[in-house]
This record gives sequence, structure tokens and C-alpha cells, in this order.
Amino acid sequence: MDGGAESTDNKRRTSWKKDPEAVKENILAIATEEFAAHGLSGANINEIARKTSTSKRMIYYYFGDKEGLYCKVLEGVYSSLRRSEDLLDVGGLEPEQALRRLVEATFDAHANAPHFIRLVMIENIHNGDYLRKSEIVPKLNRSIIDKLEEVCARGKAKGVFRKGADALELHWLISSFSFYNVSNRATFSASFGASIFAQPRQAILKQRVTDMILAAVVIGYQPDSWS
Amino acid sequence: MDGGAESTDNKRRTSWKKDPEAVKENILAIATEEFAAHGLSGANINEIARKTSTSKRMIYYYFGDKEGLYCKVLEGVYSSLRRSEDLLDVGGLEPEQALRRLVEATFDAHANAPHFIRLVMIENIHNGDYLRKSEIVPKLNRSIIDKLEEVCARGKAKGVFRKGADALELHWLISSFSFYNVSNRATFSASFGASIFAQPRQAILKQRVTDMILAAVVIGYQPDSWS
DNA sequence: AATTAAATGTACCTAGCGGTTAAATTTATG
DNA sequence: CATAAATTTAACCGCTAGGTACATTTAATT
Repeated sequence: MDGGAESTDNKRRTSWKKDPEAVKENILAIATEEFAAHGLSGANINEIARKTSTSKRMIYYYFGDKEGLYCKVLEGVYSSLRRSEDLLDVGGLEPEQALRRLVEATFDAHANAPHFIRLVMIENIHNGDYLRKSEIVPKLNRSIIDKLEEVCARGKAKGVFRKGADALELHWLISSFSFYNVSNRATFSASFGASIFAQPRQAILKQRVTDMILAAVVIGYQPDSWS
Repeated sequence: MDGGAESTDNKRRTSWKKDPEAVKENILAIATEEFAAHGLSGANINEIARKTSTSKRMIYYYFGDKEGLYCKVLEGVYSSLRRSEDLLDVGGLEPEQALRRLVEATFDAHANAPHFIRLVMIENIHNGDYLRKSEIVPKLNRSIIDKLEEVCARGKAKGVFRKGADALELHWLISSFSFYNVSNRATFSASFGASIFAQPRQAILKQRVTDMILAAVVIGYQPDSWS
């Protein structure tokens, strides 16, 4: 599993290419795994270095120290989620369908981004100190709010959304179960079993929360699923 | 603030009571603070020892090692939350009011138990490994489910709850925003400001989610607050 | 080709921290 | 009073892990 020395000896090489960006990317990718897996204090720089294709020296060369690396990792996963949000276009949908789409997409996005979830949990353990220090992150998450605001405005203009519908509150709501659904799987499962996190229960849950949100926002909404 | 040597010299004391339980309690209380503040790997045994009224030696004497201490801390906060749940009696209320009461109480209980929240977050970072090892915790959280089941049964029997109402799903839902509301304050605030976590927004949120739950469960429910 | 600065490798340092040892002292108990 | 459990004190150990020093190699520049 380790002694594959046929084309180029991968260990003990004495020759290398200059490729700073690739090295940085490689370090970031591994560091994301490790910080997500073990947290800031739990992650091990030596272990991160070992798993990269470079050395510990380069980590300090490019990122200064452990916290600097952690910050870049944090910024990375936030940017990544933002990009996926930006891809979502609900402009062509009627307000009700647009909102439904946003809820479902958020639910799925969280379910498919465990690294993001774990790093946000970890950052919350640290009281958001590193996120607050970051210059790029605070302004990142506007896009989802903007989308919700636009949908709310259209819904109200069309007369199908309640006047009280508020984008920030909606985002808080949608995030809460989308996030919790991933973040607390371990302890929830330990207490009540994992059945709720498997199919078909997950699909049912997504349907339920979507209907709940729509019922709270759309005037006279009556979900089919409420038997 | 430190040199209060009037009645009994607090350092270098030569006389003491034999009170194992008090010593254990003292260690647990401090350890709860420290683990909640810094996580399992982040907390420091020397620091915990320093803050107790006893010594590091006693920590190892009673708890074996760091993980043993962490486990006891975890069991402690879970038991504590369970006790507060047990105090809640909704037997005398009609199903609708009972459910409303359970939602509001859960929301408030989470908001008032930041240590519990943080330790559950931390335990989830560790994939629930220590919770699963514990014998007492897995069976602890039944009580809230039992209460929800009883209320659901009464509501269905009375003909006011939908047939699809499910206690476990309800608990997942109620927990999700109650938990998220505390666990993700730091990062949410960093992105969108802290206004939503202050009054009167918190009260409004609680009202909203309660109404949403009731609307999902109670047939024909129409909240006053939905303007 | 010589110069130079960025990029990389290797070995090393050191403080902190989890955990232990050992002995003395005090309190409770039968 | 003997014995055991509880507690104190304080030094100590070993390793881990964050961080650094210093030499070396590559690539661009002149």
C-alpha cells in the first residue's frame, strides 16, 4: 500500500516543480478534512502535513500558523456554499414555487455539505471569533437573503404572501431545520435511533417543513400532504 | 480579590472535611464550564484543576482520565435537562394547549441551557461516540417523546389533530429551531447581525414557530398572528 | 552564466499538557 | 487504636504538537 516506486519515487524525491497555487490548494483541501473532522484544537498540524503532498514547512510558509490555516479553511467552505447558492435561479418561478424551491434547495444543500456544517459548528464553539475576523465571510451570505427578499416582495406584490413575511426570519427558520438535520444526527440518533435520517423519512421531513414554511407565508395555503 | 485570609486561610489549609460527593460535584461543575467553553481537546486539565477547590490529583482519583471526566459532564447536562423536562406537566391541558406549552417550554429550555447546547454540539463533533458509550444517556430522552406521544394520542382521539402527527418528527422539528437558535448565534450574528436574538424578535420567533407547529398538527388551526 | 528571490526539504527545539509517583496528613469507622 | 478511605502537596515524566532555523533547490531575471 505504500511502496509504489515505479515511475517517480514519490517519497524521498529530490526534484520538484514550482507550483504554489496547487500546493496551497492541496493543503487547504486536506486541512478542511482535518479541521472538519477534529475541530481547531483537535486537528493536528503534523497529521495534516503528512496527508498533504508537501511538508509542514509549507503550511507555515503559506498560512502562518494553525489559526491562519483554519481561517482560510473557514472562508473556503463559506465561499463554496455561497457559490452553490448563486447557481440557484428562482427568477422564473412564481413566488410560491420559488419559495418552495429555496426551502428544498437549502435543505438539500446542507445535507450535502457535511464539511460546511461541521466547520460552522466548530466556529460556533469558538463563538464566531475567526469568522468575525475574516473580511470576506460576513458579506458572503447576503445572496440567500437577497433571494428571499426578492421572492417575498414579489409574493406580497402579487397578493399571495402575508404582509408579515420577513426574509431574515424565513432564513433563520429554513436554516434551523436544514442545519440541525445534519449537525445533530449523532446525538439524536444515539437517543432516538437513526430511522429519521434515512429514506424515506428524510424526504417526508423535507416535504413537511416545506409545507410548514409555505403555510406560514402563503395566504390560504393548504398542503396536500396534511391528511 | 484574592487575599481574603481572615477566617480560614484558603490556601495552604491544614484542615478539611471528608466530603467526596462535594469534591466530585465541584470538579464536575468546573469541568462542565471548561468543556462547554473549549471542547474536549480544547479544555485543559491543569486549568480545570486550578479552578476547582481541590487538586488535579483528585480529578484522576475520581474520574480516571480526561475522557472519563468529559463523559460524566455529558451525562450531567443531559440529566439536568431531563429533570427540567420532567417538571413540565401538560396533563391538565387540552391537546392544543398542551402542544403549545411543550413547544414554548422547549424553546425556552434551550435558550436557558447554553452549557447543554454547547456540550451537545461538541459531542456531535465527536460523532456521539461518548454519548453512545454512556449507559444512562440513551434512555434519558424518552420523557419528552412520551409526553409528545401522549398529547398526540389525546389530540387524535379528540379529533383535533391530524392522523399523520408523529411524536418523533415533532420532536425533531421543535428541537431543530430551539437548538439552532442558540447553537448558531455566533455565526448567524456575524453574517446577519444579532437583532434576531434580542427581544422583541425572540418572542416573535417563538410565537411564529409555535404557530407553525400547531398549524401543521391541529386541523383548521388559524393563528391570530398571521396577518 | 551569474544573481536573486521564491519555494521546498529536513532536522530540530521547546513548552505545554495529560498523566503518574510518592509520601504525608487527616478524617471517619468499627 | 488500628485501619482504610479521602485529601493534600508537589515534584516529575514523556511525548506530542505547534512552531522555527537553516540549508537547498528551482525558476525567473539580467
